[in-house]
Amino acid sequence: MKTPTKCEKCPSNSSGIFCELSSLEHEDVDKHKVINKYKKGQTLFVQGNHPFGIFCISTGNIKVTKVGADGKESIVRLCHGGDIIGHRSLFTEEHYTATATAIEDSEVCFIDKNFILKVINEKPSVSLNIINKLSTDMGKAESKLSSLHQKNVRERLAELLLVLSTSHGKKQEDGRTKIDLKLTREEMATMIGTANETLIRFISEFKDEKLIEQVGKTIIINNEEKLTEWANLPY
Amino acid sequence: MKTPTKCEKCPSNSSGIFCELSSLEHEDVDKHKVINKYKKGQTLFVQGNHPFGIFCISTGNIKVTKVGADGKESIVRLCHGGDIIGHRSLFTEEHYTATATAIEDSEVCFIDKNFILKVINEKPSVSLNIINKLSTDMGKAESKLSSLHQKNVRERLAELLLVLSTSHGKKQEDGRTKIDLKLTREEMATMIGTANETLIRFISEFKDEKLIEQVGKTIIINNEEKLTEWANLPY
DNA sequence: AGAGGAACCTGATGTAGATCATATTTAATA
DNA sequence: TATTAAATATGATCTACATCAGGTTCCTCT
Repeated sequence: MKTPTKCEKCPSNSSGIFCELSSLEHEDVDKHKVINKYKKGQTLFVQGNHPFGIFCISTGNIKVTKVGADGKESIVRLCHGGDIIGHRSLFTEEHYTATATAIEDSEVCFIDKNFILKVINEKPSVSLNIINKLSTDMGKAESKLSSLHQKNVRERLAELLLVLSTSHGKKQEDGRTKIDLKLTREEMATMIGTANETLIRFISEFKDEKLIEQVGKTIIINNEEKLTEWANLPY
Repeated sequence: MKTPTKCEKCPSNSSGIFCELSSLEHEDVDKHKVINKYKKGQTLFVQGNHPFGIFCISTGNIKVTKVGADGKESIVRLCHGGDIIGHRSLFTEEHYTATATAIEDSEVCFIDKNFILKVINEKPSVSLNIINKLSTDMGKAESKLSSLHQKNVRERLAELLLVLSTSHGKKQEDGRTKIDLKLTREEMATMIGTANETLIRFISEFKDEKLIEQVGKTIIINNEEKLTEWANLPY
């Protein structure tokens, strides 16, 4: 569908918002972007601060979190190679409404606000790609919303494991899928709106039932079919 | 900020995605759109069906719902004049992932897929407006997600009332704000992920505490400050 | 390597809110 | 306007999950 132009400085990424530009146009983008490295735990931006551009993830994984009045933190989104973050606040709010933190060492391109607005005005393919990303994220968010209302923790956990399996899964030689993402149980818990103890209990259940396996923090999916059943997905 | 061009056929709406086009361009849009009327309860589109264009709401209120495996329905978004719906699935999915239903008699413009894609390619202001709408909706969705995790029902209800007060509130002569939107308690409950009995209980509490008042389905905000306190908003 | 602190795990207990039941009010329809 | 159905309201009960508490294992840092 798309004709990916290799992005010189983001080698891993052929699914970014600029992927349909010509090499000449790409060079222009390259001139206006900066590559930053973030170590695990470092923040790209913080809730409440002023946005001044967008971030395009090259490598690594970023969590987008919101903290409430009581200081409790929830992960509302996970981003990785090819994803953009910080665009939402750029186009609407005065301040960031969430915090973005690297959950592992990551490389992230930063693009200045003025330049990205210029590109959007000149290159429809870029706007369309941004609209696409936003639409996809929006779909995921609404899906989570209804799950929180309609499903119990066990079902939501099964669903989360399947989602992570799709987004961060790596097929192993033995045919099973390894979720290539090191989240703490606490972090996973906030993704499905539960307490870490509860999450751990259900992970243990799934282990006992041989649906999944754990090697350190890493989770391996043993039985995707059964997990799909338990996730109780709409038709 | 914007220079609203009056949309002939959507008189109520100066905040739509086409509001920055010239009158000539507007005429072109008008030629390619159809106005449809929907009675309360009628659906614009149904989860699972194929999208073939986008809907721009002229008047009325539309609820966007998702039904789960057990048939339980959750409202994930409310739309009214100036909002667009059905765009998300248009740009990403093969099928609609939600159902849109009129919660009161509404007038909605329909714009063909090919034409809207053409406009996006030619008019950056339109893409930017779509990006804006998506970003705003996305922000709301993520905010709801963290609320569901971090707040109890009473807090979420206070928050919902404040949100509805902003989006659908009408200042009365007596200075109080009337929420101009006829939702059933059941519908309101699904918006904050609770059971209708529970929601009704907390509405009663707020009534007892004179924070709100009810005239039929309509809710009137008596004490916005106290409600804001109870909502326990992040800083 | 060894100390200290997270993160992980499991059991016991408490509770917010779901569910069930039923009465009452409101709204739709004939 | 009568009839019926749907929405609202409130009480009683039950349960899924949060919270608390304790132990163990895994990291990280010096």
